[in-house]
Amino acid sequence: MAVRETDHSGNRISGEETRTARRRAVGAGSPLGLRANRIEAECRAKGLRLTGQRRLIAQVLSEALDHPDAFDLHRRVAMLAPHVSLATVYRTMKRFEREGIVKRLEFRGGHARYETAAKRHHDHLIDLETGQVVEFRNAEIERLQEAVARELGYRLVGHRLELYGVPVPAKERSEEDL
Amino acid sequence: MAVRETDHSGNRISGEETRTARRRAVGAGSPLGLRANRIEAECRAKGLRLTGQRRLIAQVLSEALDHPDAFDLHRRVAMLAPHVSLATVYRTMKRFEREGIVKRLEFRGGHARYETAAKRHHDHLIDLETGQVVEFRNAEIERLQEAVARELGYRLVGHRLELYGVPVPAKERSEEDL
DNA sequence: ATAGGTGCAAAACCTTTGCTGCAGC
DNA sequence: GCTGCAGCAAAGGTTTTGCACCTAT
Repeated sequence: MAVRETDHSGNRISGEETRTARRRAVGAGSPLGLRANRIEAECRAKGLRLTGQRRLIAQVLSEALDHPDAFDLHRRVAMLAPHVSLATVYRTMKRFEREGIVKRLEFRGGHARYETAAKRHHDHLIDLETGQVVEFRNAEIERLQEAVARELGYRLVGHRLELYGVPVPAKERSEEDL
Repeated sequence: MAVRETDHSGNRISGEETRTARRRAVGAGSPLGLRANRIEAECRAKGLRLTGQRRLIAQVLSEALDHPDAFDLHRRVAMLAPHVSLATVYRTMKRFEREGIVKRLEFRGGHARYETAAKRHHDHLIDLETGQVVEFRNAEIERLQEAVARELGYRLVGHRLELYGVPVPAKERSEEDL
């Protein structure tokens, strides 16, 4: 899954391919045989019917290294089973989201993208040059969000935090005169 | 403008009407005579033509206590000048956004909403029960965002932070056993 | 058997755009 | 008068939905 947990500070969780253009391919290591995955287990646990389409969509999303949108998912699924419709992808994502199996993301640009909900909570930094999305965690920010909501008289039930940045070339990183 | 800067901690900036349903009306204190406003001044400063439509849209947005979407703006403007088209509202918002005169917001639910850019930077807390949007500032969160981006090798050029909360009844606020 | 899922195509929804005429500067 | 802006309607892209058929349980 290429989940790099490398940063010494514990902020960086993962990187991924770009998403700017619609040019990704299905992960090469995905034979037609359906492997069990966490999403299938969750379907069973929540009483969702385990249809062939759902199995495929679950597998494709489980194996995704990026944050695909419905169109991406459909394209990848269609490589395994061409008859699956885009409507089914949308319906499945909606259902999965309602069951807490996937998370719907809405970065700038309008259309929704999805990720499995099983991972630990994290937020996203979007590389504006490549479209790459980097996941990160920051406990202090989380704490402050709770505090802000409480001060305003609310109980925090959700949040959305996205950072948009441009990469700093390595040579500039030491000079702090930016 | 009902910008309440009340909270002792400095977090709360303003409150507004609900937006869940499309049932707002134009601010009652807006006679047909066009008052000068900051947006008009900015138009002049940036060489934008000051058409009647832009004047109206600028006025309506200046006087808005909430964060209206294009449809809202159009409805409010149409009460003053029924011939103004929705396309003009969209084009004007796009142009104003490009000039840094307005900010485009995209909360959950898809469609864009707008606010004047002249205010100091702030983020938003959305009341999930009423749809009310509360603006707040938190310098510490801002600092941490910068730090996270830097650690990941990026220069932060923008961010989006939205908190979603449900109001805590006053009587419960003292009990911290939530 | 039956409730629920799927495919297809059409609609809904928000937003943009082509074109023609008009108005601000 | 030129250029940019407006109105209208049509197209754009994403997501949802009506309906008939199918299938997992």
